[in-house]
Amino acid sequence: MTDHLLSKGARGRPRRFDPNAALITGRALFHTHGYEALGIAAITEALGIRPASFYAAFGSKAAYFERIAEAYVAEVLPLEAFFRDDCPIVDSIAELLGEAARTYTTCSDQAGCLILEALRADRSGEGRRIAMRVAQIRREKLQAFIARGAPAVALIATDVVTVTMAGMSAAARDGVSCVCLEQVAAVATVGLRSLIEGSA
Amino acid sequence: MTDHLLSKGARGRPRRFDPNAALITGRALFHTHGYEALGIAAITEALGIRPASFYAAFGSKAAYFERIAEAYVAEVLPLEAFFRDDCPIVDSIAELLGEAARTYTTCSDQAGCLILEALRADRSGEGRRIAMRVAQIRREKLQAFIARGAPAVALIATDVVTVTMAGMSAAARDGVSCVCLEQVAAVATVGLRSLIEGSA
DNA sequence: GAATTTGTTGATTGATCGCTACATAATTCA
DNA sequence: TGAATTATGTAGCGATCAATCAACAAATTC
Repeated sequence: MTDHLLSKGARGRPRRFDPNAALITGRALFHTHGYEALGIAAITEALGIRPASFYAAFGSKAAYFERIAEAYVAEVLPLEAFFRDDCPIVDSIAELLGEAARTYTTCSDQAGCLILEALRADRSGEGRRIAMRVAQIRREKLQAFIARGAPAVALIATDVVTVTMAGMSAAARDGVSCVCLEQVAAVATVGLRSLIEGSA
Repeated sequence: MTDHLLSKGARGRPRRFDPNAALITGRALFHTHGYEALGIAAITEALGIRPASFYAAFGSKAAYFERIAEAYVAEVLPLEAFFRDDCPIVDSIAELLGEAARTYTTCSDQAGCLILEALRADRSGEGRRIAMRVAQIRREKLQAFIARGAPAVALIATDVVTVTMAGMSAAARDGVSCVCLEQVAAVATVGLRSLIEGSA
């Protein structure tokens, strides 16, 4: 919020574009094309600016993506919204998986999870490093939530949720419909309920 | 088998390398680095040949990968080996998922499924087109097998298996251990058993 | 008004991408 | 032995990649 268009009191020549809007645009672009496939040329053309302006504002393609990825994970499927203490852990997971099915299929040209797909798309570059870190933080948070309700099986349950969401993200990318993914989520929930209730 | 090293009766200058061995090497390279990230320079260096020799033998990077991908899908986790008529469908699936957990983690620098990871790594190029076709054929075969034992829920069960395997491949890439994936497979099987036996 | 600060423009940089033209080497067939 | 065939080595194609440089423009501060 510190840098916005036409901020008063800022020295030097003002920007001709809004960096925050550029992050929104970039998120859609990365989601559609992936980290590697999306080039600086495509970004700057979409933003209506020249590469030098992009680098002056964001530093690098990796830093640009990092800011987008962190905003994304804070907004999309926030774990805090699903795991509430007055709700059985398995019901929270069921809602999370169901909502993931819907979220991953809302826009056909931006299917799946931005982070999970970036994680797969880039095998050793900077894009994977960033997605890996963001995904790892989220995974630990998920495990902590599950451990509050089912400590004995928290690790394996976390793995099941992680695997299921990664698989659903991939399936969404491949064109699987929302209803199909919701059914998949329901079946996975049956297994998880058996696992969690069997450990109680 | 028509072209092998030092084949008799072949006209022209003989090859200085074995194309079949080059397919084995290429499979490992693609599996480790992914379709996009693996360049012709790295391939030819690993094979000890020059680019011109590579293109004379295989035509293109895409054609090279296509031959490797088709050999891979015929050899790794062949569906015919799991789905036998004297065995309940859900047990076949359980064995398939369990074996996938082990296969995907046998070699840490070649984790996951070659096809599924290539499918994710390349969003619009030739690599994805090839992986998509191979994966689609396999998916239809899987659905046909499942339909023989559980026709009412064949589609959704196929989606569950597909999603689970894609998720396990991704998790294996991210370093999840074999035992963890085996547990995930077991939990998924519980849900599938409920789905399939509930439809009988 | 001059100095300072910052953003923009336009042209490039060096590296790497998949791929190929060309001449030469090595083999078989007539 | 010579023609035909096929593979090889060298060298480089045009395109694209992320990133940058120098010069200019527009704002604030002194």
